[in-house]
Amino acid sequence: MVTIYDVAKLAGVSPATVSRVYNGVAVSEEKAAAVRDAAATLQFTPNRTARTLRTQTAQIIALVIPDIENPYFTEMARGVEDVAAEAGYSVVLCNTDGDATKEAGYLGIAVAAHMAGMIIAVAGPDSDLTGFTSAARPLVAVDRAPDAYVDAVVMANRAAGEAATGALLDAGRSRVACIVGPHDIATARDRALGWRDAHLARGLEVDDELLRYESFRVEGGRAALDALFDGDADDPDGIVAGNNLIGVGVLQRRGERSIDAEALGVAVIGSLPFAALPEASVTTVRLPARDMGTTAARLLLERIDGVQREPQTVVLPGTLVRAATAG
Amino acid sequence: MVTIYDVAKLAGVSPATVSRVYNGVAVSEEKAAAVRDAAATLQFTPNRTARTLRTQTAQIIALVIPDIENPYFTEMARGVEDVAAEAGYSVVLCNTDGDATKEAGYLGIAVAAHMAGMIIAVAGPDSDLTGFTSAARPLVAVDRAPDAYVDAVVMANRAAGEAATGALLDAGRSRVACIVGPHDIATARDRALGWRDAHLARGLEVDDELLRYESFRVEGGRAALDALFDGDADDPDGIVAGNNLIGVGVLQRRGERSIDAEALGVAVIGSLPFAALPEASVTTVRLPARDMGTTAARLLLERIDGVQREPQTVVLPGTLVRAATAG
DNA sequence: GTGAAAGCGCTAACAC
DNA sequence: GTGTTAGCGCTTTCAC
Repeated sequence: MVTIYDVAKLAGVSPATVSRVYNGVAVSEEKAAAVRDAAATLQFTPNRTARTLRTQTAQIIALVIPDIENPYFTEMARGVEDVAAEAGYSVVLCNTDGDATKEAGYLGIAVAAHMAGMIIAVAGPDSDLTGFTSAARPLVAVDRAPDAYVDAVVMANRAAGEAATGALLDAGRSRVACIVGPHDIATARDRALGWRDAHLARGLEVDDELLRYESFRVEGGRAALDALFDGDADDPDGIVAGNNLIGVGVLQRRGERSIDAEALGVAVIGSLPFAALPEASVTTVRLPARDMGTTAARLLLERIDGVQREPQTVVLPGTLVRAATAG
Repeated sequence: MVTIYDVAKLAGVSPATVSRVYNGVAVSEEKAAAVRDAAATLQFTPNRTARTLRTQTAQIIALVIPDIENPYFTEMARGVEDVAAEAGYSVVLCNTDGDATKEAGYLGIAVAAHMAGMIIAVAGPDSDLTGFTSAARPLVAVDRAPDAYVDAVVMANRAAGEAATGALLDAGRSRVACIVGPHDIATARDRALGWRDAHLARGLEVDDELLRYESFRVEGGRAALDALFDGDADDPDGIVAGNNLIGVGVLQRRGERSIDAEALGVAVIGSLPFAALPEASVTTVRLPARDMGTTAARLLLERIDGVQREPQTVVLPGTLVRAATAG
């Protein structure tokens, strides 16, 4: 392995000067050129491990998400990656499966590995971020704002719920159900509140039978649709799907039960990039997942650079895209 | 930060003994207990950076893939992660966008960071893995076997192409087209060969007009379908989609053009987890992406443990799942 | 079985 | 602006 000592010897300077060249510290142009030449001929690559040990901080950002198989989170990951790479940081993706214990394990690793900071979509209400923040490491929450006093980038969940519901109601639907994620996840509750808002704003009654707290997964959408149609109450004529995966499940099950799009309108909160359906065949409230990632990464990089300011929460609006046909 | 020196002092032993306890080297039970007690009261966590600098190897596996937003690769990533975590390794996900330059950058980082090994789905024919392998780091290729003399885990692509095509032909289709990825990617060519095989095995003529090399993305499927139907030749009555994303594009466009499933059967090589379609409404050849990940991870861990043997290529078969209705 | 001591490659005082 | 030097926390000979 070639080290700064080898480069220093060949360039006729001290190791410290080599280090300075690589850290943007003032060095005479003459010596800097000699160092660059020597480094090139020796094919020198700085050893990041040694640098990390010495400076107590690695050029790495941990990205902790609850479900790596959900396109919503991978789209966000792309946003984080792009901004981080530009600033010379690597991104380490950690998948928690929504399990607070796994999550705690990753937080520990991130601290132990001296990672520069973390962007996290918390697993749930049991998440404990104090281990990381108490080590004074910068952290930005995404998608779900934890109670902790930290920077956060979230979606306008309540407004998204209201927009999705409103689109169905305004299209003449009168019994619009709502299927969201677990009750202990705030994004689920907020989207449900939006569903309620849309009814109240139009002077309509709210039937709580039509509100279902499930999982934010395909299976959740499938199960809830069955429960709605197999129960004693009247069938709904519209469904608001609380996220992309629930939307997939609802659409699958609607097809399997041979329910017509006329008979049951669906509006999804989130995008369906792999739905295999004609464009604009389903009403969606697009959530800017990639923007969430880039925004979070920029906030984090500011903190890493030592910017001092009050923690802030950035709220990103969704965009209603109405189905071209009966949704 | 608490170090092995602090633990040693409290336990009344030398730092070397503390190190031995953490590395499974023989230590008297008495002293080992003292060390564990001291470590517990001080909340000691070994510093991995220092360990890496000293041993020249980190407990990290690099997972390099061309498209983090493709569910096929994220499913594989889950498999890798699960096996790696069990063995005490962290996984770092690197997204290349199919860009050999980006890929080269990640290979460099992996070497510089002393990562223990790498699992890679190569970006393309320009990929150069020698930088990594010449540093004597273990590497396992997945999905796409590079020319290099390395371990690899791939799908039975030709057989998958034949199975998908055969399902359509046996259902009475007579003009079955095939849309695969770029011609310079071997998986694309192999799947196309399978399409050819299926025809020849049935004594049918092969019309090369029906074979399209596109990108392995949604857009590729959309564009190719349009080209097939807008060209001068007769319309196809069946399409083999060369991967999951092409399948999504084909199904989208089929719907948008209001082409009936009766008029155009589709068989997809790969799974469609988020297709929002009724179960078994499309014929698919399921590819065991997760298994590919776990198998690759196990091979890699063997190499990391120093197992010596000839490089091997594991071929994983797909599973034909016929559509219940006219596919 | 155990301890002393050197050193992995780098950075940051400090002295010049 | 530049060189000397100590040391980040750990592992690993080498002696005992």
